[in-house]
Amino acid sequence: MPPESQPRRRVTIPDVARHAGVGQATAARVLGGYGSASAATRERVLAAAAELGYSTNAVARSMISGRTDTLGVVVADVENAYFARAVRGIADVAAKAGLQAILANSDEDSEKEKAAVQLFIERRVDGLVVAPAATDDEHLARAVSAGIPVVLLDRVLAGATLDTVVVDNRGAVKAAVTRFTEAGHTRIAVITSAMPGDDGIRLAPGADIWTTTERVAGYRQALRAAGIPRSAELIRHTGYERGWARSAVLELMTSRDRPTALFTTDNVATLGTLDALLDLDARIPGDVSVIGFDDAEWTTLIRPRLSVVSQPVQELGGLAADILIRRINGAAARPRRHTLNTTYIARESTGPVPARVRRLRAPTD
Amino acid sequence: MPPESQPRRRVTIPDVARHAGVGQATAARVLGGYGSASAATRERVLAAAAELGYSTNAVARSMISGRTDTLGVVVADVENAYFARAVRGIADVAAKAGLQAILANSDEDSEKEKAAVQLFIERRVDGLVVAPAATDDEHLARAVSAGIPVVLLDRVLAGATLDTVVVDNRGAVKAAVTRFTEAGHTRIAVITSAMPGDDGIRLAPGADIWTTTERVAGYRQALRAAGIPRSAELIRHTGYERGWARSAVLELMTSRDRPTALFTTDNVATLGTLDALLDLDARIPGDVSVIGFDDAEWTTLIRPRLSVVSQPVQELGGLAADILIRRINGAAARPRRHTLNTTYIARESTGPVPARVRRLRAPTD
DNA sequence: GGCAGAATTGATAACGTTACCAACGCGCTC
DNA sequence: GAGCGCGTTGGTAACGTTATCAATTCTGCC
Repeated sequence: MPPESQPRRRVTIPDVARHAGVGQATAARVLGGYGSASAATRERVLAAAAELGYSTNAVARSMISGRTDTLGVVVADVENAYFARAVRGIADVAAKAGLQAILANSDEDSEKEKAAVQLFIERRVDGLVVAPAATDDEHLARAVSAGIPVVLLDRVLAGATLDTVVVDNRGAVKAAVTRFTEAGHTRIAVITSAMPGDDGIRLAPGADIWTTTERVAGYRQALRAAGIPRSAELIRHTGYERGWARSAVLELMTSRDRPTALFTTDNVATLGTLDALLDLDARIPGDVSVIGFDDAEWTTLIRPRLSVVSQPVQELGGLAADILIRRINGAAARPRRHTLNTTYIARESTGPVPARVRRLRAPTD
Repeated sequence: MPPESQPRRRVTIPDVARHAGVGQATAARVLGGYGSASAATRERVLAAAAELGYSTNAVARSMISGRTDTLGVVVADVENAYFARAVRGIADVAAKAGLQAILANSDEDSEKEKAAVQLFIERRVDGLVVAPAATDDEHLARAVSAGIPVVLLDRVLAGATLDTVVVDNRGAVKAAVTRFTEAGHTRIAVITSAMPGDDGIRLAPGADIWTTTERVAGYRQALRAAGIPRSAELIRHTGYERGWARSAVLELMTSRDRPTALFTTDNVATLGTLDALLDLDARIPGDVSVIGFDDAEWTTLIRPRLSVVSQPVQELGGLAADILIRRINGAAARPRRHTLNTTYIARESTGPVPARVRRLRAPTD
């Protein structure tokens, strides 16, 4: 066949109607699956449609129905396993309801997020799932007032009255870090990709992620509960690159009075931290205990296996989509926060405080 | 504010025009950014639009322009790191051109794939990136003849004249497996999530993935080149679950005359294989050498670090999107296959044939 | 055999934008 | 001073579907 046929006009309902010898409205009813039609005409129309190769134009349908059967999804980065799983959860539930998901990556940049949301509004998506990087909800409020329901995923947005699907980050981290303190650790550090410190340090511009803030708060509560002075807090926020976390941990672990336990608050921080510990030839948990947030496919592949706080990521996404779809279908209940449970998975990366805190050295080469 | 305002009609161009005291066509030109308008009227219209909170209706625009500024993307599973990275590559390039990506997961099920493609056609996406699970291209041909360009990703589809972005799977695997044979290995197995064996075994129904077939072919070529008889081929196709690969390897490695080298053809197979080797307490590369296809974020975290064939995944996605966008903009060149280079990354999971092939036992507990 | 009521049918008006074209006013040239 | 050209403007016809409503045909029942 020739590479390209002539750019012939697309087959439309009037074409089918004419070919089938019925009125447009009748053909439309048959093809659109609404209203009524006799078996005979239905057959005629369907035959004509098949013969002509008719295919619905969903754009025109959306034009008048006002629905696009589409969800907008804004996450930081699909490449991050956490978001990939969440997106999968969203897409699955959406697909089951006949909706498809349009994806946008914000890279934790609130400007990108706002631009994406604006585009989604213009596209007239039926609903929006957002893991907000922005700290205000102006753009989301705009969506809502345009009749597009919004569900927040992974992160609470202060001041916004929106359905939100999260886990109890603070409690989960508090519980995990308490395992450190109960094992006698007092020098406990937290490695996080981003958070708005009291000190105002912000390596990732505009990074003010609720999730991280909560996790750090949980860490602080655990220390306080254990009577560890605030001055002994060890918090490193590093930014969204594995290499940055590695550098931070390298520096942290070679310092005097280094920590004997590390808690990492996310995928990226965990990877970078383990990079550093491997570089330092640190024994886990002999030299240092480690707990990570969010289980990953490789955590049982490393030795020792990594203890983690596990969250039901796909379920989080699925629930978000579920709530959203309910709203789209008119559910009017007051927006509320849905908190799913995390699980602590004890593996072998945690242990007691080492008898002697061995000095670690950065690799010389 | 009240949870929901009245469902007021949306602000349209006529509204803005009336409010600004100009004709509809004029307002439309200003808001649509086409045609000409004097600075004064432009300002008036923009002011009116801002005051009324006007926002373009992209659906109506698509209706007449025929473009939706949207790409359809069909992959097996975004949760798989490979596809997640590819999707990211696609979305980035698309975003730069003002397009957004709609995502669909096929789960390697050609029916799901076809349904998704059909939906995309109805949605009038401007283009389609597909990692085909199906073995025919009827549904894709339909898209093309509907004026929607299609680019294949990761997999060649026999008989289809479509742009295709892949790596040289056969060559890459042949080279990698040759490292095994050159090191003296003769019992070399390949673990793969799916492939259409001559034997007709198919654990994953309908799985006829080009990529896998090619990789297995590369394996065979390497064996043949090394003079290893065909009878000594050890091929295990397991299906798309990590646990299945684990079981297969458990069985394989505890059999008499077990292999001393393993090549895994994909993410999932690699994970399951390592699970099994860990369960068996196998020393790598002391008992068995391993090479995986596709580098993952954790391959340097395990000990020994895993040697892999690495492919430029994000670049593959980006190139696919790039080609697609060119086609959308009218490029008429003959469709062709674009082959990107892989790299072999030598790490420590490969070694010589063990002097004595130690018998491995399945864990008793 | 006739009539009410239901089922079927078709013409036509939306939906909100862009495309097209004619009309207007202004400055400039010959 | 008349005419030409160009930038600006507004009316109106698309785009392809669904919604509305009246007209028509069929069905069952007395």
